[in-house]
Formats: sequence, structure tokens, C-alpha cells
Amino acid sequence: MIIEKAASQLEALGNVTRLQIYRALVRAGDDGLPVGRLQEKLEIPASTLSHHLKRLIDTGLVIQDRQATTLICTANYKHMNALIGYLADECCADAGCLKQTRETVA
Amino acid sequence: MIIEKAASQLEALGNVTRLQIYRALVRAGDDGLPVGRLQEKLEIPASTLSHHLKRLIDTGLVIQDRQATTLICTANYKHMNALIGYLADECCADAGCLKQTRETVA
DNA sequence: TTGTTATTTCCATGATTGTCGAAATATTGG
DNA sequence: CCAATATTTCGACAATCATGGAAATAACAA
Repeated sequence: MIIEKAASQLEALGNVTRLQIYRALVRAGDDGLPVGRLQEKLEIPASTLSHHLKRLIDTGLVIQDRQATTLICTANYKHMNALIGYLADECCADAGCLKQTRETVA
Repeated sequence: MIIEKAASQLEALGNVTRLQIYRALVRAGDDGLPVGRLQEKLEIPASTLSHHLKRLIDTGLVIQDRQATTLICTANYKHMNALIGYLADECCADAGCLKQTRETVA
């Protein structure tokens, strides 16, 4: 994980609307959610949602798969996991920090 | 942890320069680093650095303590830990995710 | 007090972001 | 092909961000 990638992913998540989108996708699980369903949930215009989704997709945090006319969005846990790992390993060094937690488990 | 706070902290870290600042502070440990030392390390103008530091301080990720004429900056692990916990708990649901790791340990 | 060092605040500027209506595109069913 | 649905792209605009030189402030030492 290079710092530029971590920063761009953090920035993508660093917006309330986008964080809500991501959280909704996580809660939807592996089945994901169609863009339209996301729109209903968040109650924002389609174009606004589309722009935010693009940001999340560009950074790899969200995946889109077309199913006929609808686009299904799913959270890319692998990338989120890598990001959390980066934060824990590179950016946390406290005794009560997750870094130790991870090392203990590993 | 409310979503607005998480988002603002993520946004603060979502910039390469600020992420470098934070990482440098983590590596400096509990002793922290004076602003001037940070400036040497990152090779950026003082005013630019000051602006970035302010962002990190405003979100609670960095603490500043005056020691005579120099200001010592330290990473606030507690807040970073809370942020990582939020991401792991609220925004990650995969089998290989830290969420399980944390639950196992706890 | 005055000078020195350390850092912030002020100010300006160009770049990026967030927002959203309207138009364009994609995919399928009939 | 054409109509209908789902979603993106275009275009525009205000708001915020990133940057950094210059001036202001803070703390001390002499």
C-alpha cells in the first residue's frame, strides 16, 4: 500500500455522503445494492449519487456489476481491509492500538 | 463515534501531505516532533505546514504542546484508534475483516 | 526592553469539490 | 426497432481546498 493510494481512499471516505454510501453497501453484504436503491435510501439526486459512486469506484472501495438494466454496487472489503491494515500498521503505534491486536492474533 | 466526525477525520487524513505528517508523528512516538522538525522532514513552507497541522488538530488526530518557543506535535492515538474501530465495526463485514479480529480479541 | 527563534495568521490565487437539472447513454422487453 | 427503465455524463456554479509569501504573534534570552 503506497501512501498516495491510502490518501485517495481516505479522501473518498472523508465525506459524509460517501461514507453513508459505503456503510449502506457494507450492510447490504455480498448481494450489494442497485444504484436506485441507494438513491432511495440516501434521498439524493441521481447525478449527485453517481458522482460520489464514481469516486468510490475509482479508488477501488466499491465495485459495480451490471445486471440487466440495473447496476449493482458492492463494497470491496479487500481494499477496505488493506486500508485499515495500513492505518493500523503505519499510522498507529500506541500500546492500546490495533497494531498490537493484529500482531497478537496473527 | 458519529459519522460526521469519522468523515472529517478521514478527510483530514485523505491528503498525502497530511498523511505524511501524521505518519511522521506516529514514528516519533510519545515524544512527538516540533513543527520545525516536521518542516525539515517534509520540506514544505512553514505556512503550508501550519495549515495542514491545524486541520489535523481540529479533528483531534494531533495534539500540540508548547515547550518554550517550540510547539511539540504528537499523534493522538486514542482518536486514531477510535477511527479504525469505527471503520472495522461499521464499514467492514467481510470474513477476513478486522471486525472479527477485534471481536475475537475482545 | 530588544533581539532572536518558532510558529501562526493574513491575504491572495488557482484548483478541486459538491451539487443537481437536463441531456445522453445503456439495456432489455415487446 | 421502439418504448421504458436505470444510470451516467454534461454543464454550470458556489464553496472549499491547497499553496505559500509576508506580516503578526509568542516565548524567551541577554
